[in-house]
Amino acid sequence: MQYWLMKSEPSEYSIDHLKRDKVEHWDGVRNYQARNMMRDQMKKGDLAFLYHSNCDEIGIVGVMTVHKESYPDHTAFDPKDKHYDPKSDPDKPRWFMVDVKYKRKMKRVISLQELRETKGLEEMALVRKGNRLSVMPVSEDEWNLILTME
DNA sequence: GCCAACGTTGGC
DNA sequence: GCCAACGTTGGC
Repeated sequence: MQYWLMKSEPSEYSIDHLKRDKVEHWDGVRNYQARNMMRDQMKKGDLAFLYHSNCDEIGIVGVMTVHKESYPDHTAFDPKDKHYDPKSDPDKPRWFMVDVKYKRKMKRVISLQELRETKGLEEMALVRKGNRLSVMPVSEDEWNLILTME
């Protein structure tokens, strides 16, 4: 069982969208490191925080589960899609996605600032300088610590 | 294989 | 809107 953190811009897809949809495919990841983690390491039943980036209330907003393990991201094949990638061939897909399922909203937003200031989270990729990964692992200790901050 | 130019992410 | 910090691309 592993733990993750996945970013989304709430104007694109927020925790409330996921609450409404229950299950959604996590398309649009176009970064190799993030792809590798989704494709190779994410297992059904893993837990993930949803993080809102690029918005007024930046931080962790909810918990979701990995509902379906990785499969090709079909949005890469669609020329009309925002995340179209002509180099991804349906016979040899370059990009992958998982399905995530809504679990719950946090009782409150755990802000990036708090995460930065909390002892024990210094090693998290999220708070390290220059980090731009949209999918990243969270250790069990970090996961449990963050849950106590609610 | 190097590296400059360019594009993107994401906090502020 | 700005810009630092990356990642990617492509000429050489």
